[in-house]
Amino acid sequence: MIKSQLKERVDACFARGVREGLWSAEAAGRYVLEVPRHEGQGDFSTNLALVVAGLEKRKPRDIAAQLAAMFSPEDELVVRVEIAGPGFVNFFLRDRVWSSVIPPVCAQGDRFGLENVGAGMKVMVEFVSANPTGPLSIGHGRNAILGDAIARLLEAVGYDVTREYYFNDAGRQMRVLGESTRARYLELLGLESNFPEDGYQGEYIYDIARSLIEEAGDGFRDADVVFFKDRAQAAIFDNINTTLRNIDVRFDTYFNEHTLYEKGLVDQVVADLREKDLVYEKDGATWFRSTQFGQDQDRVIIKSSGEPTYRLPDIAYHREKFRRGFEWMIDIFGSDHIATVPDVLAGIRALGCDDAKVKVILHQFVTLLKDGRQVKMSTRKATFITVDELLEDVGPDVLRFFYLMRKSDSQLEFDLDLARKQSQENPVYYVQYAHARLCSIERQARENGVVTPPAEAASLELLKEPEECVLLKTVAEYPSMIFGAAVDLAPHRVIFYLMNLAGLFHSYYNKHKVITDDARLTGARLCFCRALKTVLGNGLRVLGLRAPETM
RNA sequence: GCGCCCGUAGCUCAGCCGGAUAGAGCAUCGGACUUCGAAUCCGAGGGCCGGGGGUUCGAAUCCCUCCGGGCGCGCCA
Repeated sequence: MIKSQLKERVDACFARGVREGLWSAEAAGRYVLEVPRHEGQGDFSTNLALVVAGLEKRKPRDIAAQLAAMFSPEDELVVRVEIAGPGFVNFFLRDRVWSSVIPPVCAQGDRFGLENVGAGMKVMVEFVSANPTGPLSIGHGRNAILGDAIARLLEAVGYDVTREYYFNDAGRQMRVLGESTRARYLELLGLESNFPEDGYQGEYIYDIARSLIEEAGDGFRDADVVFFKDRAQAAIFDNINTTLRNIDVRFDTYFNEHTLYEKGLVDQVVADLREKDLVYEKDGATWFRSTQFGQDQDRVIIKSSGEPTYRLPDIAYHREKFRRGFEWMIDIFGSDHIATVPDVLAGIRALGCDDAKVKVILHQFVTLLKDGRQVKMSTRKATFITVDELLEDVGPDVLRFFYLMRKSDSQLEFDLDLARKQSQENPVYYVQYAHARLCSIERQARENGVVTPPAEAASLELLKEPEECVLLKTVAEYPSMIFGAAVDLAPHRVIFYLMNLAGLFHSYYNKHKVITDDARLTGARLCFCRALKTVLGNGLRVLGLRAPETM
């Protein structure tokens, strides 16, 4: 807000310099205005002179001086301009400008920080997309929370978001599920059973089998594998959806791979590729000439058995997303799917779609640290930890916060020992406590009959403690932080912002009193606190975290 | 062997399009509750940003190379 005002001024000065022949227009859009890292370097700093000098082979400090001269000492925003280091131009702003963020924050409330850069653009976030073969593991949990947070952020900046869960309830995987369930069912009845070699060994299969026995005793002993598959799938999907609801993750649409076959979309892809001479037959299989699209080898899309490989429906599915009118498609995958991504993108491109509109987020794995040691997990042996277990252990906010603390392409170590702690060292409570504390101050004021004045009527110019200025600057950065986190699909930045804001507030709180005998100062600080509470609350909620009034 | 990701404080990690003196949390040590909530605060120590080259006014950030770790490299999904 304040930054953009100053940026406009700098841009205007740059344009003026171009008109007056001080420099060429070449540097337009290439310099930046940013908050310097160190104190004494001003509130904002621009590298304009360095960029211009680099392009024109001139002395940076000369250019910096020309720029600095364009700001008058009576400027209402800038109190002082300095040239520093190799040629940075540092701007020092008048103290009172910072508190000008308070009225808009208070006026906008929940809506503060919402932008409309998306302008209603249709974007799909496809995530989780786990086939119903078992409960969600902690790896799926990361996928779910990440996708959900990204969807929330994109909505916050004006995109029209559809959350979709893509799944496949046919195929080999599901057949094995049916066989596993059938075997457990017969086993529990004391009948002859042969558990498949690569069957699902999890305890949940027994649970499903037990419920079938409760329902009909041995009445299903002659039922076929498809029956068991259907029943297992229904039970598991039910479980998955319950888990997702418990962690506050919702979907707009579920897309069954089967639909692609019903509508003939898979055959269509093959036909279209064939027409472009991008497929050929070899060894009884049908191959896609993916080498023509930068791949190291051609790929089979239809096996010699006549069954398609996974990448064919994947390509058809993504093409269908284009047809459904999505202009931006975000896929959240675990890093084990890395090999499929180039295939699908190549296929999309081969069909004439712009694969730049598909953005794949590959998140790394999650490891669990318990009692200071890594917990070994194996999907095959079903010794994995489920989202349900983790949720029961630490609760929804801790779960979400920890999942979002790391950027997606870092491996995530989930420190259970830290997550379980209900105090001090747990960063979730640190942030939530700041919010609760602000609520508490409001309550305290109310109980003492102190009214918070409207922000426009408060003496905001009294907010000139250094801690107040830093906090106000941070508040002012909130909208651009949200915007950046959204378009870069990086929710972890919001977490870091919140920890920083909470920390600044806690320090301030311990040093200064809000409610004092000075009525004007109290009024100003109560408005200040309302703004802080608003931003903290909005930041928590945009990630799907709760902002408690008491703890 | 090839592809992608990671390597920053004892541990877990930030650091956006290259910027001026390297950041946070946890852990460790030492302090602060008759005061709006101590789930808090203040202070201290701790770093050849994996190694080596290169690009340039300037590199944790970009390029090359090597080392170490993760994930992939199927007519499995």
